[in-house]
Amino acid sequence: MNFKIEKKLNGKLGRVGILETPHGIIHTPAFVAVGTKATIKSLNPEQVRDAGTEVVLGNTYHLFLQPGDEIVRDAGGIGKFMNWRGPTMTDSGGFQVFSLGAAYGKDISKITKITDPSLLIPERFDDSDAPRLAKIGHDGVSFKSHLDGAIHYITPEKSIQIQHNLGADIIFAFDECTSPTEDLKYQGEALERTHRWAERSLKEHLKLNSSVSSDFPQALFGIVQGGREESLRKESAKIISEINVDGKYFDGFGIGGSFAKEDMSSAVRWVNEILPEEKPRHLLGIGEPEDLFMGIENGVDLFDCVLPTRLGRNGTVYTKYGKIIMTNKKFRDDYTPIEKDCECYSCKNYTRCYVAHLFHGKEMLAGTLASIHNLYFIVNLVKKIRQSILDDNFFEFKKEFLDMYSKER
RNA sequence: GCGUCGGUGGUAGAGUGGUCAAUUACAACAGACUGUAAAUCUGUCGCCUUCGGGCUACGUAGGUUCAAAUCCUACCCGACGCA
Repeated sequence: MNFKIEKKLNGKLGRVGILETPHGIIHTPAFVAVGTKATIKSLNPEQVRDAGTEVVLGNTYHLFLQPGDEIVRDAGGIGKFMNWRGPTMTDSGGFQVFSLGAAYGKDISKITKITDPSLLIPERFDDSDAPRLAKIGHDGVSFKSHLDGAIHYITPEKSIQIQHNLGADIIFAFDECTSPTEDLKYQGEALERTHRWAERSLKEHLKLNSSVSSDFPQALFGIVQGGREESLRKESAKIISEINVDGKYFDGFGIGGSFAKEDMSSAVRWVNEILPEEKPRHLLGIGEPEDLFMGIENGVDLFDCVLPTRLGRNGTVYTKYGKIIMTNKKFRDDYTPIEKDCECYSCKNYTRCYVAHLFHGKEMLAGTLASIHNLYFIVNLVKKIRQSILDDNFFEFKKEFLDMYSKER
């Protein structure tokens, strides 16, 4: 993997770059399509590519359970397995520590609303007997499979071994994504654990890389945590960027964990001011339009997010005036495309009333057409932002877009 | 013509004296979703409401009862059986 910064955003941390991987280049900043189980839900690779996507992200935990990492390895790696000819990444399973752990069965998101009083009170007291599918142990996490209930103990070493079998171009260290409801004490403990796991991930990664002779070894990103706490975020950025095994460091960085919408920008800035400038940074699991501007301005090179496809499947689509819900009554006789002037396949060929009809009829194509549009919308928004930096009009473009984006609803 | 069974909210279909404005499902309407436990989930769903409650409702019209979607009578409609 090779990363080159082409241009910087004046007075800010933002930059435009080129990330070279064994399976092709990524123009950064870039949006990574999420394909957890080696498929971008409801889309085939041609549709993903035609939406402008350059890179896709699979998931360690899910592919380990099904079909098994060795199957993927023997199929030729995740890219070949899923017929995606471009760059690939895999997440380490660290997010499932949260989604199947603290968040399991609860209405908790990694993005918390700071004004939500129920979340300001740490819920840790009476939490021990709450059902969880992920339990954190000393040197790893015990997962109870959501598929068959079998217990799997995932250590940093195990996660890296799985990811080497999956064979993505860029992989992530095994971390603990903490819940925004955790108190400061717990966040500190979890952070220390994530740092220990980071070093062990790197060590295992280097060991596995040294045993194969490749001109293009897999790249490993370390993950910064620290929740919403400034001191923890800064400490984490420093430690993760300094971790090395025999002088070998992480190839790039993920910024993970939970945020409050209101102070996500400062959290990202704290971290990116410390991380080494010459290495790529990936803001994990973030991807609303406002967040993309925020992240890019503050030095993020890569984003991934389930929203374009999940919202699409669930009937919500992006437009330049904001999100709209396709099943709303007013679209039943709307003969215009999802978005006027949109160049995506869905908008060039179908009307809102047709897409609304598909959703009402629970037709599979509904989710596909909406996902195509949403993925195109987000991927191309990032491309436009990239271009605006190259054209020296990032701030004008940002204002213009965001002013218009809040008009609907 | 006689007999039997049945007519419940947009639909299907529970309920067979009070705990029924009426289980449930679907439809409808609105909303949520940020490293995917998710083609998922939540709310509303007779009318009015100062959210305490009030009013009108289970084919139609009467009746019995403190109380009826539930019991009785007549009528209307439907299905089936016998003529």
